[in-house]
Amino acid sequence: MTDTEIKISKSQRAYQWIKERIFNHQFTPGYRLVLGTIAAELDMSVVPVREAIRQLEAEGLVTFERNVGAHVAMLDEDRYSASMQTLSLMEAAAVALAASSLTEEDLRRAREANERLRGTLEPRRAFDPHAFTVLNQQFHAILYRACPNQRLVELIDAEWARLGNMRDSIFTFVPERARESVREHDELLDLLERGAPTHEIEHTMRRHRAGTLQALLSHNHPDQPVGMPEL
Amino acid sequence: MTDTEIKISKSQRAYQWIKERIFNHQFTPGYRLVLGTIAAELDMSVVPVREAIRQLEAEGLVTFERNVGAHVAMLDEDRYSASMQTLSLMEAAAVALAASSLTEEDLRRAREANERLRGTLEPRRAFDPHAFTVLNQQFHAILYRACPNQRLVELIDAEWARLGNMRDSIFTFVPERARESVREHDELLDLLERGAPTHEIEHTMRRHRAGTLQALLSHNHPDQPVGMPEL
DNA sequence: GTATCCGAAATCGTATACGATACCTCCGCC
DNA sequence: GGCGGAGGTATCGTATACGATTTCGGATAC
Repeated sequence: MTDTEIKISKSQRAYQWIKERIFNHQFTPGYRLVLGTIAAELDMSVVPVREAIRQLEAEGLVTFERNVGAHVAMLDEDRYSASMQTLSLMEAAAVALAASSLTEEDLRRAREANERLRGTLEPRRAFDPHAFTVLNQQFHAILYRACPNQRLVELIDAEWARLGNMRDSIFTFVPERARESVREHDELLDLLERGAPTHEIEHTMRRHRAGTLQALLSHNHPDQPVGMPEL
Repeated sequence: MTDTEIKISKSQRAYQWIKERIFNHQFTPGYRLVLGTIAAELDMSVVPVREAIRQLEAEGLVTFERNVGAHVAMLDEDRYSASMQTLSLMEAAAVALAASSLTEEDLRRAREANERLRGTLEPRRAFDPHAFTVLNQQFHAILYRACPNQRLVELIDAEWARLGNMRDSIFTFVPERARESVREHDELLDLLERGAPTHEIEHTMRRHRAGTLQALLSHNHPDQPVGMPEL
């Protein structure tokens, strides 16, 4: 028989189900999660759903207020840029640590991902910020996931998940910045290919992300000075 | 009436209660958390206790296995050093970012904390690794908590909590390293006081933590090369 | 027309109950 | 004496039930 399948608890199922909807943007930031409704939908009682929501709360994906209920988390501008800055710092370190373990294959896939990114910039089609964001995330993931420090990778993944869902990604890239971003990716790949020293790689990564952050902020608030520590 | 007190949910109470015991080392890594027992102890049913444990699981402080139960989390050597390295990288960045916002008062308190650390090294008393670890954490906390990026501070706090409890802190400091550590703290404080450039601060922090990590590892496994990216 | 209060409905919070699963002990077999 | 299987016990997983709290709509006063 096919009992290789591991039995999964209802609370786990609820957890995954909700998380999936959040990532899908079916449940957008601020959306109210009603325990009873979700329980009915999944054909279970509220108890496992509550557990699932507690987990999601601990991960920062939802907020939960006593006697009020759960909502998909939202980040205000400040928290957003703090999160972004944190992500950038971690990622820069991760890529630097990954540098020596990157294989030919990793680099090839990264180049390829960057070419797909460049593809979205074709002047003949309208710039699609969402597609760009997804591909951009893929490009970055190829590099930082090669980092031998798995804990660091976990934290980066978690943080990126938060960011991806807390805000409409539409604000993340203005077309001009996107173009520059792709060029910077090339530059980074060149460094990695020729085995540049780790500090140079980390420095380049930070500059790259600082640029993105800057563009994002100045697009919304043309003032506000948020930076990255100069390496 | 004194109804300024906010009513706290039972699951929150359970959460805090368990967490407290873990931090106290009353519940040491590997300790089994039996839902019914905890519920009885806290005079509540198992439902809120389960929720609390799910939250703690999401934070990485306990592990929870279907139909088996919950245990206080343990980290093996590899995960431990990965976590430590991650913490170090984040903290170095945080202190660098904090540099410009540190007040006189912060620095004074940091000096004071370091003097208390030095006190534990008095040759006439036996070295107490646990006391040293606690004071050391306080010293570091003063500096990184001043970082304006609150998200980064949160992550560092969480990571430090994990580390503090996943292993017996007795292995964290051998006396020789402790002595060197205190000296490096002084050096760091000097840099901060004279407003050294952020990259120098970050560099110094990384070296400091890399040294600690190195000492720890070579104390257990005299081989294994784990480093920090050179800045 | 707006503000305020009251009551009903929706929803949350947790206790209790009970089936399901894993673990442990003891017995019989080899 | 050691090993495997049966039954009992401890514990987990979740449904159901019900009191507590919030929210919302409507009625009343100004």
